[in-house]
Amino acid sequence: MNLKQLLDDRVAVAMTAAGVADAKAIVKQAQKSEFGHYQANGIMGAAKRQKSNPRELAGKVLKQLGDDMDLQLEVAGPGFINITLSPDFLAGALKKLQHSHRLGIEEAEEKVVVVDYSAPNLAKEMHIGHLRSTTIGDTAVRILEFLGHAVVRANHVGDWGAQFGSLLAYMDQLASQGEELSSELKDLEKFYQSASALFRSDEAFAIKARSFVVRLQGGDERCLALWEEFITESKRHCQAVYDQLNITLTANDIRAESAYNDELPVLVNELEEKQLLVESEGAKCVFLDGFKGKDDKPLPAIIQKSDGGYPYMATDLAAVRYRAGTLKAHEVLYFVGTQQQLHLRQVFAVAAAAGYIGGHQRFRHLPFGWVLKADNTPFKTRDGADVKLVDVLNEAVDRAHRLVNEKNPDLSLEEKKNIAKVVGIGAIKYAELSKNRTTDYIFDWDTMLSFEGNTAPYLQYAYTRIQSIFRRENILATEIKGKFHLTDPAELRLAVKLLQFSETINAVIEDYQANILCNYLFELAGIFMSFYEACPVLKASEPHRTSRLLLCHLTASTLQKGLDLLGIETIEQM
RNA sequence: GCCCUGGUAGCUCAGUUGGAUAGAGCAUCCGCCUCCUAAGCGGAGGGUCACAGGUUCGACUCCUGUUCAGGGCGCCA
Repeated sequence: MNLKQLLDDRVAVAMTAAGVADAKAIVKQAQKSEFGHYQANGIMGAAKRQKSNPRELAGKVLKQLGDDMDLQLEVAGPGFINITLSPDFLAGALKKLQHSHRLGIEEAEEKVVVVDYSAPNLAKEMHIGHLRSTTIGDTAVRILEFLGHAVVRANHVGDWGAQFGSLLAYMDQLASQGEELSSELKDLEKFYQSASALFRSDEAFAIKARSFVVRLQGGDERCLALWEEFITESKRHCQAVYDQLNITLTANDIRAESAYNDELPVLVNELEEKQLLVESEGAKCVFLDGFKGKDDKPLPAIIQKSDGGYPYMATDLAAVRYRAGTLKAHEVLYFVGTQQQLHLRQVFAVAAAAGYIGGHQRFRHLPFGWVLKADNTPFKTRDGADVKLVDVLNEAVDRAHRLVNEKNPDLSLEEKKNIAKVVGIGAIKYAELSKNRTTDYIFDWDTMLSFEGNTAPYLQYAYTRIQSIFRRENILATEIKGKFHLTDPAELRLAVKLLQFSETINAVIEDYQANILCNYLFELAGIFMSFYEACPVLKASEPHRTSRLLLCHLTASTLQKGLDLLGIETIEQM
């Protein structure tokens, strides 16, 4: 059930019947409640095209729509049609929703969708900047799976390249000094910083570090063993963060850069055979039209460097080849920062030229900006003094714990701990997901860890209020029998909003903008809060009591499902 | 120099193929707990939608120019 689509279709049919060619109804949710529930904006444009009076045309369309018991229609302003749904219609539609088990969201035709997200660099610990890709990508995954698609999570972690030279050399040095590596690696961030400091200050160490890169790439056993140990530990760090953050990624979803190592020479051969490769300044490059660098010179995609090494262009191409060819993806989504835009455009273009991407296969970059420090500079581990993701998560849980102590001191420690976890983590994820910005934003503890207003705790709180109603009289929400009976304006507003979950999900997946879902849930919760104040539930007389219980139950289900799609949990009380 | 983003209330941000009087949250101010959880509800103030033109019945939205900010532009990822 998609109200917007339903109305759009009906108005479009009426417009055609009224003599409009190529009728577009352009039905949208009404901007103000006085305009009804929906408004059709397409009449004015149509009138303009056929050079007629818009209000007259709107009148004709209205006549075609006929006397509908369900819809109250009126021509307004310069030629809008305002649509108000009747209480009976809303009650009937809610009844269907209640029994759909999918809250009105239909299953889509299954497609294979690869979602490339999170992708931390294993040389360092995850920091606050990884939150965007990780949370937004995971939401996309959850929604796509809910819609019935076959989703392949692709965690393209960085586990190869020059930066591992100093890490391995440092490990080697510590080991030869008899240090216990496993304890040294507990704080990856410190380890990375110590290694890079040494690299900068100690020339002998730097030489050794560079030699370790060569040895690693040459398959030297000692190096590989150290590398394995480091990578294993780093993956453990990542997984701990994912688990705490309630992210669905697991070890099985990692397909690291190094996984493509063996395919890189093959890739070069294939591009050579297709006569795409050109040697330029010793490097093997692909030049394509439409890519210009400084001074209007053609911009190469460097596939193999002059020293024989492979830049990330090669690995990313190999990944495209794998995803399109082996995984047979219909759609591949890259949740990667905006600074990679040109790079990814090049990757996709070269892959298309090489025939790796079929005509029906769609590769999309969903970009976002930096997370900045208060001084407007990006978080960079090299500089030290940045915010580790684990620290942010722990701080969030701590703050939430203090708050729940204050608000609900009688709960058991166990309950308080769980609430603190769910609320704290939820707040962080929501703070990230509720933004649409492709531009940068400045990280601020208090904004990100706010528990008031448009935040996850607000939504979770609305949910607990509903559960509290059921708990008070031991009502089993799933067993409530009866009909929706809508009279109060607050009930009607809530009904309409509940029915708009499906069209919201449709809007979200167009560009995978989680903030649209956040916004919907915030409005739903807000409307529920008003309803809660205005309409007593347990003390109401029948048939209102049953109807309100049903509304509460449907609201709780929608909030819970919506939050679940955002990767945010609910609790029974807080 | 060229290309891509973006500039909306004091702050953080919405604004759905161009629609009606530009909306939230935070902060500020004023009300509301003998009543299902006040992490809440109701209300108030707060705007030259960066600037200037243009397109049209109508522009925060589309076009052009200016300006400011961020990112990118051959062997880091």
